[in-house]
Amino acid sequence: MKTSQDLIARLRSAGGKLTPQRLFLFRALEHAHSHPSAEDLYDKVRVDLPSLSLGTVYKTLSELVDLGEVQTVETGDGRTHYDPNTEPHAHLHCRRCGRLADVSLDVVNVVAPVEVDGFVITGQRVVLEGYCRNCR
Amino acid sequence: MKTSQDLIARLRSAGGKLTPQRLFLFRALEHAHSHPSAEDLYDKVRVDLPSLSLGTVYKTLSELVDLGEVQTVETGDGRTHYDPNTEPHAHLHCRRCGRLADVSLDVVNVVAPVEVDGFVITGQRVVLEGYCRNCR
DNA sequence: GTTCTTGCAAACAATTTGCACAGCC
DNA sequence: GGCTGTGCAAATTGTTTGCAAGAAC
Repeated sequence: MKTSQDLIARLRSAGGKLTPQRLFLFRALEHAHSHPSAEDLYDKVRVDLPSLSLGTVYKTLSELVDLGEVQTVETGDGRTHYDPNTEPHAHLHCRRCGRLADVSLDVVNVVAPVEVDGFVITGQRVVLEGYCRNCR
Repeated sequence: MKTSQDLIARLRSAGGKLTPQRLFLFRALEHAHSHPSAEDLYDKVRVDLPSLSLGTVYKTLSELVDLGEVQTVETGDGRTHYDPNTEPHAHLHCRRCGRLADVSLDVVNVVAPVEVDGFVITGQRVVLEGYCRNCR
C-alpha cells in the first residue's frame, strides 16, 4: 500500500508541484481501505478543502495511474475505482452491494463457484496488462 | 465457446423470441475471436442487416450477460467488451494496440513482469465476482 | 391477438478538454 | 517570473431509457 509520502516523493521525482489539492488527495487515498471512485475522493476531500474541483481529482488520479502508483479497478458499475495497493492481488466484488475487497491471487485458480471467507465466488474477470509481441 | 445454437436454445428456454436481429448478433458473436465492443458488433452485423439499431445491440448483449451466456471484459479503454467464452480464463490486454486475447488462468499467479508467448505482462486486473456474506 | 422486440431520439452519467487565473518553486 | 496546476463550464462518449410501431408466436 502506498503512503502519501511515497506519492509525494514520486510526484517530485517526476517534476510535479505539491499543491494542497494533491496533498489532501494523497492522504485520502492512503487511508482508503475501500476502493474509492473519483467522486468518492472528491466528497471526502471537499470536507477539508471545499474549493476542490472534480476535474482536478480526475487529473491527479490519471497522473498517479500513469506513474504506476495507483491501479484502476473496473467493476462494471460504470465508474472507475482506484486502488493505492499496487502489489499483485485480486478483488472480491459483491454483485449485490457492490463492495470491493482485496484478496490474494491464490484464490484465482480455484474453480468457481467456491466460497472464500464467506464470499461466494460465481465468476471472474481477469485482465493481464502488458505489451504484445508487436508492441513491446 | 458458445455457439449461436447454444444462444438460441437458451433464449428460447428463457421465453424469448428469435428475431433476425438476434440471430445475426448471435452469429457475429460466435465467430468473434477478438472481444468485440457493442459498436464492433453493430458495424459487423449492419453489413447484412442495415436497419439494425445500436440500442438493440445493447439490449441483446445485456440479456446474454444476464443469462450468463456472455462475459464482459473491461480494459479501461472506456468501452465494454463482450466474450462468448464463459469458461474460467484470463485475458491478455496490450496497453499499446489494445488487442485482447484469451489465456489460461495458470498465468495469473506468476509474478509480473513475465513473458507469455511473446506477450510481456506488466500488471494484472483481477476481479472475482460473487456475493459477500451479507448479500448471498 | 397478445406479448415481446425494434428503432429512434432524447436523456444520462462518467470522464475529458480548453482556457483564464492562481499559486508553487 | 516562469511554468505548472486549478476551477469552471462546456463538450464528448458510451450506454440507457421511453415509447410508438412492428414482428414473433
